[in-house]
Amino acid sequence: MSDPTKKSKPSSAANAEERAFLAAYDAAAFPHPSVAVDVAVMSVADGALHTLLVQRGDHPQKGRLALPGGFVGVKESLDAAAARVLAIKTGLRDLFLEQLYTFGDVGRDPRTRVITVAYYALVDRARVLRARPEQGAMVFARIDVPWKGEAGGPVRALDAEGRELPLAFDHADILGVVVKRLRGKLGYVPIGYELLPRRFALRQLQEIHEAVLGRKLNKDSFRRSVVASGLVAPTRELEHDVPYRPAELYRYVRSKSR
Amino acid sequence: MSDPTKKSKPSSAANAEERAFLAAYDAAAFPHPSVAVDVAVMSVADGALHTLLVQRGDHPQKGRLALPGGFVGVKESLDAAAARVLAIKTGLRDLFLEQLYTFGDVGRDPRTRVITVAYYALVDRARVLRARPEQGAMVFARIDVPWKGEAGGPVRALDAEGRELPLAFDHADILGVVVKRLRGKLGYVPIGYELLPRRFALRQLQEIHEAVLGRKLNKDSFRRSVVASGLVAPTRELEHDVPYRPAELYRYVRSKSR
DNA sequence: CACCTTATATGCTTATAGCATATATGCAAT
DNA sequence: ATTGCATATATGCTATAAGCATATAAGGTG
Repeated sequence: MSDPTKKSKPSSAANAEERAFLAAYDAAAFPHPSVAVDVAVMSVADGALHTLLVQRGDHPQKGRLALPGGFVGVKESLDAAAARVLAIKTGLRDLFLEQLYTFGDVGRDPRTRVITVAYYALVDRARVLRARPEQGAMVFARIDVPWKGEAGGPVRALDAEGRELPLAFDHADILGVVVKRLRGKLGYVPIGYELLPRRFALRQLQEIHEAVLGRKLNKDSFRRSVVASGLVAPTRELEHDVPYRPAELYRYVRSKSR
Repeated sequence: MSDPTKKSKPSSAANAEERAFLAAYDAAAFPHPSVAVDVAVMSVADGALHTLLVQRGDHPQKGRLALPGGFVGVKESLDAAAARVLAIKTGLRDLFLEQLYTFGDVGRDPRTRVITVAYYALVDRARVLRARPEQGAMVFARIDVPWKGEAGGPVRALDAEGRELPLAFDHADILGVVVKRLRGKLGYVPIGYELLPRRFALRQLQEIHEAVLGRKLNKDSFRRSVVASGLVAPTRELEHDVPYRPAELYRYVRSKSR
């Protein structure tokens, strides 16, 4: 019914160097599918979802931007591979990290058959800005969701000036599935907290929800339902450095004590 | 946060023949992970979820019951592999078939590293009973969900007499994730229709929902919300062969015309 | 034809979301 | 210090949907 991979296409626009690489590549040495993991590190800034991209240092698609990824070791679980790739390519550890979907179309990698298990991670903005990769360089990209209601199709990645960033492989499709998953989860699981620091104002939480869902929410209803859920607790601390009445800060409680 | 694979364990109870097979198995010939697909064919009968199991004809775990599965061809997409396995092992085609989750723990297959992409399919009872496999034999198993609220842990498979059926590998975990997914989806996607024939009474649809969710629903609220959703339409046909007032039959409409 | 069982319709009650309004409060300009 | 601003927080009204009970309809069975 839902086939998030159906729009993936083999990259056809390869330059001369890339074509030479592929011509010399010995695909026959890989008679079985290879397995990789890719991780979409999601955060929210300026009212929009952002992700973290790395520049590919090797062929294929050298120079293009891609989700941090890598091959799965033969004695390494998928979850462990995702955590390792995340740490190496972004320097981030101990994030909320969850499996998303597995992309396995035949032509998605021009070298040979590569099946990738996609993961997504959630981080708060301050932490992602302090992150430093152990290898390579990172780029922050704003996710631009085409307005087709519920999303699910490919999305665009934009740099700070609004220019579109070229994504490798089917990574735009992967980001589309991430957005769809986040929107679905937000309705019944409080993932919003993973995108905020430990203490936050309810307004910040609402902004997170609005950025993920792509629409405005009713302020009072949002406050009431969140507080009534018992999943947040007031801390008696107040915001500071705001030019208006500071709001009380809340924290996330896992054992809803009600 | 949610790790549906964490309870999987390598099968430790192997008989002498199985041990001999594994001792002779040349794991070194497979230096990379292999990729398989497994399909959970779900249906509802007698107020409970059922699945379809096949007896393993080969080692490892020869003789145990398993979800229909097989390896992914190097030029075959994951979706195509799942549909092929489904057709060969059960004779069923053109079902609702959707990717579920990918299980990749290191020890889940005693031979070598096998990563499996799990799918689930939905069929109505009459059709699954007419199905005949092209290879091997099938067994229907009732899914017994331990009462831990939302499920997600491993489940038990029972035969018609209520005896527990031994499942191979981590297939009990896979079925646990299937149940969890179905319960989650039922709230906002009308998958119930995939488990019924084309024309059905609202009571039948409610029984499907109750079997999947594992709890009774309010009859009036269910009827009102389903009819108001615009996703079903009355057909002016009535049930027949029932010893009481026959209900009107409904059909599923994809384009909600309201 | 009486009676059984389930379908279908209607009204009451309760919970919640959306919305509007009123008041509180920290900060900054005057 | 006072006033105004922007936002926080509280309260009440309304529309909507769910839970629940009751009443009536209708086919099958003896």
